[in-house]
Amino acid sequence: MATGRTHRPATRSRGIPEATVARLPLYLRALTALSERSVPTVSSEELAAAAGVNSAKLRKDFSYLGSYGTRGVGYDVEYLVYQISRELGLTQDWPVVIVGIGNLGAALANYGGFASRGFRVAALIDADPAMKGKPVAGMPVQHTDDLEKIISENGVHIGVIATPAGAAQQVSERLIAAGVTSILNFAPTVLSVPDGVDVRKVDLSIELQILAFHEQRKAGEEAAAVAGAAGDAVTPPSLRADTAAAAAAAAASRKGPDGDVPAVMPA
Amino acid sequence: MATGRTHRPATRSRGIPEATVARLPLYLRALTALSERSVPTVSSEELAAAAGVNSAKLRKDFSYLGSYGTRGVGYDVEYLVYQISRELGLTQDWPVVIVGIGNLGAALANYGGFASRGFRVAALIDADPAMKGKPVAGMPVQHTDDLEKIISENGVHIGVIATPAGAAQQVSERLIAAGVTSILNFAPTVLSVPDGVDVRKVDLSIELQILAFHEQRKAGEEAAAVAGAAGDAVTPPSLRADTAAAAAAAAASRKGPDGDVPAVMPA
DNA sequence: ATGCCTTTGTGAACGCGTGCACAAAGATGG
DNA sequence: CCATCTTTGTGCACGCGTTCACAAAGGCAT
Repeated sequence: MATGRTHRPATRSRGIPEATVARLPLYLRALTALSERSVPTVSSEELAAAAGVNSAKLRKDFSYLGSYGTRGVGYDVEYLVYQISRELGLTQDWPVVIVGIGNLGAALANYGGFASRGFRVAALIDADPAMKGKPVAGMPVQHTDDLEKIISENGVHIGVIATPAGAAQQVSERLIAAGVTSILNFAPTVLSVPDGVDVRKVDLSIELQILAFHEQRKAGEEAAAVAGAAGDAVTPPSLRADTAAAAAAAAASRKGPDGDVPAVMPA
Repeated sequence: MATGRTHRPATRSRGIPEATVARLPLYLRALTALSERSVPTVSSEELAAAAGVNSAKLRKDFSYLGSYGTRGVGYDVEYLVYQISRELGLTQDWPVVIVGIGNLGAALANYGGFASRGFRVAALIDADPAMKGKPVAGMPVQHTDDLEKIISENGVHIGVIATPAGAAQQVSERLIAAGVTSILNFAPTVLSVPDGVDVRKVDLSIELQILAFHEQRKAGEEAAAVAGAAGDAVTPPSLRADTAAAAAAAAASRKGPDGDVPAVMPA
């Protein structure tokens, strides 16, 4: 059917919902594993289980890409691997630069998952002169001064920021000015970027805080359950009347000198 | 597990949508910054800008917590910091363990953002005997054999997995059996866990793949625009009839020996 | 007090994503 | 060639999250 897309979803966003795009790498991973085990075909049910999603959702996701399955049989693993790779743009080589070679930056540089997916670390960049030339992951760290040159010479469009929060915005501006249009940001800051630039954020601290919320909720429920049905069992988290003084004190005690600074700072 | 509802992705308890919970840390960060600058009050508009969200969304989010604002004035920064911290469960100390002290695990151990939020790294655990006792981030690495003891003695409920993909599932099972009920997973695998256990996933490779998708889309649009209105300007990336041979070849070339291995492996 | 101005809190509409349930499509066996 | 069985692809309904728009609430000047 090739072009078969009759209906245009108003938003020229080119079909494929964002939620689906976010799951494609998941499917790809599961499919790659099957491929390595030389499994020829897989049903939506099996693949969905491997990817940890609902099978109906998986089928709907694939339906946005086209009709690649065979009814009564399932999906051809190799073919699907190719189609998803293609859709994600992984059939081409993406040079990326990592800016901020601290603990995290170094870990990213050594991360095997990049190279195996068509991403090539083109350069490691750090602002610390002492880092210049130092080999990390078998590649010499280069100085921020050469950032623009490195970007343009390597045709880099994707940048990874692993600097402290304070430097992130400025780094992003230089990256963008030099031609980068997609940024993966590990610094705990909100980057403000012009239209047309995509930013994805990975924030380790935020993930933990979300877990803490649920953990607290669990603890609260358990306590309530253990305490038995004493009156209003729910005891809603809705705050009791805390004195302003207590609030201020708590806030003050939390106001550490470290602020939000780091993330595994580079230098 | 108290009232362990079978399948309930999120807000099982009263109020506070999951999406809102995910944004609270963002607000907290912005508020902390304001607090350090001794700003007494802030309007929803200002705070929203600092957090990178829509002001209406922010107000609605806060409305789930209660009415902490003053109409015509705004929100009291210190008070709000306290209330959000409280809601997220950050007023108490959360001991966490990090399992898998490779590049990434070490980076996490050194990450300052944890300690500043009430998270305390209680122990670093690795399966490599050679790592045992080796100091990382001023703390000796302990061996996996003692995992259960470490968890129970420290009352740990939150675990961070930074092992290779192959080890993640087993590690998670041991963590859970020992009492952990929340896991932050950096390994590129789908963990299957019992009800009542929360898992959050951070996958570096997936984030890059999503960026690549959008990057490719941009490139395609640009090319189409540059090429002028040649016939069907859209030339949808919707697949042309690729030969199965081509697909198979591409798939095969991708089938590297590294597979999904992972992440910044530990040993 | 009174009226004006600012900003919150929220009712309501809308759009997206999810999951159900089933018809269509193809394989398989007789 | 027909019947049956399996699995895809999708129409539909529902619920969550986002956004708009505005009334209510409080501060402040007069």
